[in-house]
Amino acid sequence: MTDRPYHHGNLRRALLDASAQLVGERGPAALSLREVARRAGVSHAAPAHHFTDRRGLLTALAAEGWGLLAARLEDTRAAGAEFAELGVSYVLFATEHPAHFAVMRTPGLLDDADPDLLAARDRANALLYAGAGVPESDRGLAASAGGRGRVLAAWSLVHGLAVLMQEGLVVPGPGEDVAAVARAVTAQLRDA
Amino acid sequence: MTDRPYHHGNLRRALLDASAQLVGERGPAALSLREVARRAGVSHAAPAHHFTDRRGLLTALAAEGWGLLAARLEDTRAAGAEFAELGVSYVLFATEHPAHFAVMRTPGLLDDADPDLLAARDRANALLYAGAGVPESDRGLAASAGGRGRVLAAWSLVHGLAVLMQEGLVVPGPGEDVAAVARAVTAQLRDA
DNA sequence: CGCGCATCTTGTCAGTGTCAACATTCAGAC
DNA sequence: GTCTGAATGTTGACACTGACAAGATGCGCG
Repeated sequence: MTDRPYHHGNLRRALLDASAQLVGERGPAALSLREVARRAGVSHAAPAHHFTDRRGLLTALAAEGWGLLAARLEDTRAAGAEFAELGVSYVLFATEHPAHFAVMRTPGLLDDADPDLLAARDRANALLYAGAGVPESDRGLAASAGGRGRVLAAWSLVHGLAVLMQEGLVVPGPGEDVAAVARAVTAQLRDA
Repeated sequence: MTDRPYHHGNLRRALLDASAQLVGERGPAALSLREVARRAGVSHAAPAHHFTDRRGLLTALAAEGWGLLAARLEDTRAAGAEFAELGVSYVLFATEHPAHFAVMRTPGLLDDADPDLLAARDRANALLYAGAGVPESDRGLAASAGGRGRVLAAWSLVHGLAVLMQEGLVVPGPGEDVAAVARAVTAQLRDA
């Protein structure tokens, strides 16, 4: 019997932090509820009361990631930066929060219908579209028409670069940093 | 006792096929050696003799995917298509072989030092660079210099689009097919 | 023929996710 | 102040998984 109180106080936060750390070490697929519980110093079934599932825990982590990304994009937009800098922020977010970013793009492990996840994702997406100056009415599905082609290309570009960097298929050269690579790549877009 | 012969004859292939199917249904993370063995009609430990590990099986599947992609790129190049069509082929490959493509980009589950995987990956990458007309001497790491910025942008673009489509974040609009979306997006690149 | 080796099976072990039943603490109604 | 229900955390159990060891089977080559 330890002298630890029966109630943790902020277990949900502690579990999310431990999860992010564990994902950073071994990847989203290797996240284990029991290991997370162990690191938070609680019993193996405690996480279920906050996240029901392994899937629920990963979904909460992904939602948190989308929220962090949205906040980042809001900051650069508030700083008066132009559209291309949003892409740079996107790539920077991915390299600064690799665990969250990794979980955000493992749809097979997530509950795609979770309201919190959807809300956070929509918030970040809306910022990207708004930053590109695409009116709400023009955000339909047809990629070839209107402003969506441009936004889709830009999003694909920065998403692809972020993914390639996280997967280690692309690394900054000597004397280069992530932002420089991101700027060099976004400069290749037609409108820039 | 069934009348099935003790030796399967082509178990390795059968295991790869069953794996691709299973990955297509439940994603790479949920691939189970025992389930694969069950579908191939062999005992639960049989896969270990061909792939040693779960990691080994996924690595073999990824290598096969890179080989398929390289073959696809070679075909479109042999057809005399220009560079942008390589990107379209990249996206088409991803949508036509979703299971292989999914495994190819889950580095946490793969053995990144596997010679077969590296060879297949290099072969596909070489085709992309050659298609862009970048000389071998100019394929260094510095993204901002020389031809690599263009290739990196193009690769990021099509990779990002393929990923976004596979993850369901982007779908072709009504009356659109994947190739049309891919062409609309690649057209946004500066050189096209 | 027989012998070595690749192939496949069976049995076992620790670790995991999930569920059910129970213990402890909190917060509000009276 | 006390009672009571809900939230939070624990313990125990079950089926499933990956991995390993030991043995069975059959192929190929001397």
